[in-house]
Amino acid sequence: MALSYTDIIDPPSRHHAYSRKQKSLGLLCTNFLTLYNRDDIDVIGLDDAASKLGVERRRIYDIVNVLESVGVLARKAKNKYSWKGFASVPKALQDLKEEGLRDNVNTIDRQSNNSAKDANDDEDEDDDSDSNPNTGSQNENSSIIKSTAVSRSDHRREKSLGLLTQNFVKLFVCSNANLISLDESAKLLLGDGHNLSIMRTKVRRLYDIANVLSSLKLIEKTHTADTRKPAFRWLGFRGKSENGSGDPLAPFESRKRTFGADITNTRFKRNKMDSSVDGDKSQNLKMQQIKDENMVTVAERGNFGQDLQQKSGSFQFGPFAPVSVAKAGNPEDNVTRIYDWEGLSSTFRPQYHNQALRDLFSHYTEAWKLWYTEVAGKKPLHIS
DNA sequence: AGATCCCGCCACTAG
DNA sequence: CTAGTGGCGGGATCT
Repeated sequence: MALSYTDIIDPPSRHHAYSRKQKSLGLLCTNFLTLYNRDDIDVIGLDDAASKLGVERRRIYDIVNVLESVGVLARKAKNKYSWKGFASVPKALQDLKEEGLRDNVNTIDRQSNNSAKDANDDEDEDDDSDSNPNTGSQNENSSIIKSTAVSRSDHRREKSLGLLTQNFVKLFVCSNANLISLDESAKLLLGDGHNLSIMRTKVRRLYDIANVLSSLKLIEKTHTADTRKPAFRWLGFRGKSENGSGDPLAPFESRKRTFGADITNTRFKRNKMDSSVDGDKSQNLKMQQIKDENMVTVAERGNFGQDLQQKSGSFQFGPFAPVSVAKAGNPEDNVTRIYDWEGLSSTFRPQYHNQALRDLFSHYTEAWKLWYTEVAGKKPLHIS
């Protein structure tokens, strides 16, 4: 990838054309992080962010939603978010993982082979949370009755960027896949057969998400082994065995690619030819999808049991101890399309190492800060 | 010719 | 009702 583009901030004078990459969500996210990744930051006002970063508020929502999904931010109130920092990412991922696995169990067998795929829908579960202790007496249990329609007015939440982000992350964190192609994700994230239109929209969202996750360095955009289709590679940690690559933070240094460091995505708008506004056309042709919330059995599962047990026991990370427990994994490289979420339903197996993780993670945080301030760009350490 | 994905209209919702 | 949120998808840009 040569950087053919010299977007070395063209001189302010030379007429410049509009450049889409200067306004990408990823860059915006990086700037956002640079701006708020500080100790003395506790609350973040969306208006403030928008004006400081020079973008419309709409864009801030995009970023904030995915950042929240990964634990970097937490919504406080209207127009207000609190900064949690990278330190809470591990915890968030862990939670997602548990949630994902648990949920998965939910879909279990029921392999009622009905007709072949029927479709639909994003699996996912959704909000749970609030388990507040309120009385609740009334006989609990209850089973199924209320599950009726999912709806509950949150039809909207179902398609939110935030939820999609979490499900996307779960894809990696709950399986041993390291690389998932774009369309595979889209398919996994919603059913199999779908209108081209729905699929396209989903993919657009996936790109949005991918951009900010890339900015966080949790994933990286690449291509499948057979170099054909675009795909995402998970860079985040997880008990997952990383194939031998040494320690994760090796890649600091070199490759700096100067970016403008400009905190503002300048304001030119995409020229939009304008005129001919044209009227309208039936806009809502959206179909009401039926939503029968069936569980989607995730692809056949060609897995094999082997669950990656996380290091239980031994904790004692040394000064650095890479997360990878280094377990001789399977020699898989290529496209791993084996999602083996399943076997690991081992319900119990509490994991306490949070403390340790936190410690460990602080190292990353340090490195990250430093790294961010120096290198703003992304610099993939592609494995080729 | 795709693959990416910015932009902002406008439907929903919280207040 | 108004302001805050944020689906959605047209179509400009970038491979």
